[in-house]
Amino acid sequence: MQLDETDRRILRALQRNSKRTSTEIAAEIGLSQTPYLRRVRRLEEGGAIDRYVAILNPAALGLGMTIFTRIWLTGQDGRSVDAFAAAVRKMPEVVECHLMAGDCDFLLRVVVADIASYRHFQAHHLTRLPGVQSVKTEIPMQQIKASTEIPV
Amino acid sequence: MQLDETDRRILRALQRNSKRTSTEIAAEIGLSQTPYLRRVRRLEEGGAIDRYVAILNPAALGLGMTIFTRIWLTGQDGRSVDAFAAAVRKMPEVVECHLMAGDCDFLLRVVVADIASYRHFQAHHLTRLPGVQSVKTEIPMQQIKASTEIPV
DNA sequence: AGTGAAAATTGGGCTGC
DNA sequence: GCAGCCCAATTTTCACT
Repeated sequence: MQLDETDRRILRALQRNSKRTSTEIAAEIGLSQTPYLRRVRRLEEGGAIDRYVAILNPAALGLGMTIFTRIWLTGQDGRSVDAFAAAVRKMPEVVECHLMAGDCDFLLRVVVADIASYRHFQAHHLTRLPGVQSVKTEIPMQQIKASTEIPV
Repeated sequence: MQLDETDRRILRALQRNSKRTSTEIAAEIGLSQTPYLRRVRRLEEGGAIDRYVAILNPAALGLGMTIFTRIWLTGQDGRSVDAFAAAVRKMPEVVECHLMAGDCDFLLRVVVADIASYRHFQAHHLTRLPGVQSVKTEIPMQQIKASTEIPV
């Protein structure tokens, strides 16, 4: 998909705030509504824009704690990895999961209310998944940055 | 902020898709538009809903690579940490940054086009920040899950 | 032919009952 | 919860490059 600087300006604006009116964003980037909306449509249909969502405030909802969890499986074959991936995708507490190169483990970002709920989640859900050999947790002291914007 | 199950249903729906009409979401959770919109307003003003954004598709935009970078500073005093935090917040490639407990380093999630751009970013931007002692990168082989939804 | 502006129609969000 | 108003979004048509 080919993008010019105007397309990127649109994407940057919508990444920051998708609730502004099209008139307003169009004016800001020096376009009128029609060509602006044509471009937005094209970006949506071309897959550049995946979806529109509400971003919640975890702290305000009592979900102030993020934990990074590293998991090693007993086997690294495709079936074990796929089974683990499928299980993790169903867990709402697991917000992110990456299969890492090198050590060949998983890195998870887990969102919970507090340490106690994390302990329960790890003991009763995470370690009970098929093929989990060992689990190591890393705890952030402070969230420095948490953006949903990518550098387009 | 006190939430009942209806509020949580609203939050879950808006986290998944914020572009559906209020009539549609209201009907799904068994409410009519007016009380639904009253609740949404309350959730916005109470800070439970932080913002509405477009989520882009990194792969479709040629930003298919996520890198985790771990950074140690020469000093862990407040001034060093704050200076580093401020610098990192200005870098669009750094999507997430956490000050970690224990080893007392930073964990960054960096979004780039490919390894070459990451090498450039690390050599010319990251390692030139004040107080950076050492940098270690971890590379995901596969994105298993990447959600913007928290478990309300 | 492709892009931008203007106008008209539709339909959702909001405010009175 | 319902009805009407208002405004934004969309679509069509027109003008320009």
